[in-house]
Amino acid sequence: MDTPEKTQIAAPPVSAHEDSPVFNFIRSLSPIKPVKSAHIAQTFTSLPFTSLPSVFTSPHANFHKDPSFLRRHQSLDPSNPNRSSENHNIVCRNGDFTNGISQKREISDKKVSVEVHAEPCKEHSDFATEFPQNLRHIFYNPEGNLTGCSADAESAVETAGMSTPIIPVVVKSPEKPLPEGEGQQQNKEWPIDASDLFIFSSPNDAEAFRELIQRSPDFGTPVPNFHRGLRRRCLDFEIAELCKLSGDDSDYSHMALSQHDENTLVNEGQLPVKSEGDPLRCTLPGIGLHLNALATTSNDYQSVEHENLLSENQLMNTQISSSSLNLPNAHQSLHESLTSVVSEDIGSTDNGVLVVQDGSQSCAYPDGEELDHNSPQKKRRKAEHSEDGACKRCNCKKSKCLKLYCECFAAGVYCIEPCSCLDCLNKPIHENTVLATRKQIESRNPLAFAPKVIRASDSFPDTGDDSNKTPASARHKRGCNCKKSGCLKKYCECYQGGVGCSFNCRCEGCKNSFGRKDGSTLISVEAEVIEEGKENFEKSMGNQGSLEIMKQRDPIQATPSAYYRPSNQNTYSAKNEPPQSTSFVTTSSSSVLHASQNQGQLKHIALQPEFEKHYDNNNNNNKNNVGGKMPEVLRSNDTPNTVIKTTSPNGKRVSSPHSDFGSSPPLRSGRRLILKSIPSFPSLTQH
DNA sequence: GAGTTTGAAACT
DNA sequence: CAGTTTCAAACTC
Ligand SMILES: [Zn+2]
Ligand SMILES: [Zn+2]
Ligand SMILES: [Zn+2]
Ligand SMILES: [Zn+2]
Ligand SMILES: [Zn+2]
Ligand SMILES: [Zn+2]
Repeated sequence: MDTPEKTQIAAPPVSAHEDSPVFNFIRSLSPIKPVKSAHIAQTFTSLPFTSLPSVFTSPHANFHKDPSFLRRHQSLDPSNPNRSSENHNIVCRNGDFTNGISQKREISDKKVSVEVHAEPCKEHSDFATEFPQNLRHIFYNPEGNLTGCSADAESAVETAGMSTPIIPVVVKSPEKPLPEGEGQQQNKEWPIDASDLFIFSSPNDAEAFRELIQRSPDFGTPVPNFHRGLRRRCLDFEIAELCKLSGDDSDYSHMALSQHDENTLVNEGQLPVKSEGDPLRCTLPGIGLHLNALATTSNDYQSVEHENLLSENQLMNTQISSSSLNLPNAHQSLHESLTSVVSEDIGSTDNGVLVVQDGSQSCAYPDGEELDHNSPQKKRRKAEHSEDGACKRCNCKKSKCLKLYCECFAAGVYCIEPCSCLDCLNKPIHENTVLATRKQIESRNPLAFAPKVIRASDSFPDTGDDSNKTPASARHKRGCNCKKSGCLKKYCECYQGGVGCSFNCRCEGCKNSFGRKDGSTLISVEAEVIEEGKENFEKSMGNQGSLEIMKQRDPIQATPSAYYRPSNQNTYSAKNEPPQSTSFVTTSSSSVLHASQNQGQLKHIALQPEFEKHYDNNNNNNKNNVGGKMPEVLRSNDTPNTVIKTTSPNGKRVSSPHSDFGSSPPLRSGRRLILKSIPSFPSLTQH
């Protein structure tokens, strides 16, 4: 029990994946993806990245698989300026950043990649500019988070993750079935489970990919502004973690960064998300884990293939994590912190990764094991904020942090210093054990590591389908079973997650302030309820949210697409705001159609409807941020294709007969969350 | 900080 | 799949 063994892990996957329909599916998709990916990469990513130093190399590796890609990238490079500028412009629009535009151009010209970023990063504007699209996404994320648009962050993440991951995936799959599948090495790494990725991905991924693909190009969301503000101690941690993750994923590189650079960027983006925590303390810890692992792995395995796969996975994780992090309140501060952090990170670009790690170390991983990989460097401040130092996370005494009882493990992150666990095996050193255990658990319950809360996007008016209209259509993936808490305390996962109870819940005497399972929560009512709930949350939550957030990363494994979820508002950083949906929300949008059709089912996640509310509540600024962030992200992505996709044939149910999980224990047989896919965000946009 | 309550996760 | 046990967080004091 305690120690899961590799054997288990080994069993699953790879071969199966190849054979699996999913694979086929993916393959079929691949052609398409490549194209888009190519565009993305070339257009956005590749350009900037190309310029990237050696660091970026890894990313290239992914692309390398297809020589053509590389070529394109390179060729594009020259064009970069132009395109980049275009992209930038777009971005700017979204972001409204004037600065970004001008700078962007510079960047494009220079093609400076990470390095540039690093320096410029200091300044938000630079940052934004630097990362045109790819970066954008990344930055974006942060901003989104910051903004309070956790969603944005998520979306950003998604986009980033999607685009990158997708591409690589696609490419790989066709070319290479899954050599790594076995991934002995992969196994080592948490994220690594490339096999998992494929597996899960396939079904879900399809959707995700599609979305990503579509989005990626569209992405324009921008919101550089947000970045500026970001910065926080916590962020540092997050960033570090993120960086690691991202770094691992070479795939993301397409985004623009190569390993290191990417990492940095990614981190940045992610961080923001995490930043939520800034108040937070250590929400990040979670991030570190998987992410760290990934990073580590990546380092270890630079072999392109593995890396790619891994990276994808990792990326996913990272993204997820970041998204999961949600920042509730700290939008502004986060922004600032993030920004600064990011910039800093970037600055150290070379070290970027390292830096990141450092950050994580500070808070997250004292062990430094992970950190070790890269570096040494600056630790930055991480602590700064930790304010209390609170980064505490789990307190496990008997589970060795290898069971879902452990929040860290459940969140997909390694335990770090702040954890008070005993005999903890959830550390980078025991990566193999961790991964093996994780696989086992996943084998039992594919959704075990998926985000607990899925946001349906009712926000989309278009969709309309939502049966639930609940304001926040988000709901717990499995529903709660509360008997005594009335779903009014954190004991209730629905409540804790800031979502109302749904028909999936078996609660008794449900009084969930976010919405009762009846659906009674009418909109108006909801608002009130929510408010109340939030208040309570705030009081109760104070700080939590860290791990939960982390959990989001799960999606990565399970579903790439899902990952994106923005975390949303949920987490509240400190007590400031009520988290709507706390931690675990995942939002996915929807693009599941294809996937679903094919097989994919996925979970979907929706966007958060409540963003606006949150924003409002949280920040006055929201409007600006929100508009910019959310909308852009969502919009860009969603609007165009997403919506349609989302719609999916039936409506969206994701669950398919086989569905991914065949038997998903967690899901109730009957009800599964089908997550309807919702279109990606329709509208929040600022526009 | 210790002790209680709670409901998920794990186990049978 | 249900019932029971285990577990660690949430809560209370
Ligand atoms: Zn633990
Ligand atoms: Zn822990
Ligand atoms: Zn631990
Ligand atoms: Zn409940
Ligand atoms: Zn519930
Ligand atoms: Zn309930």
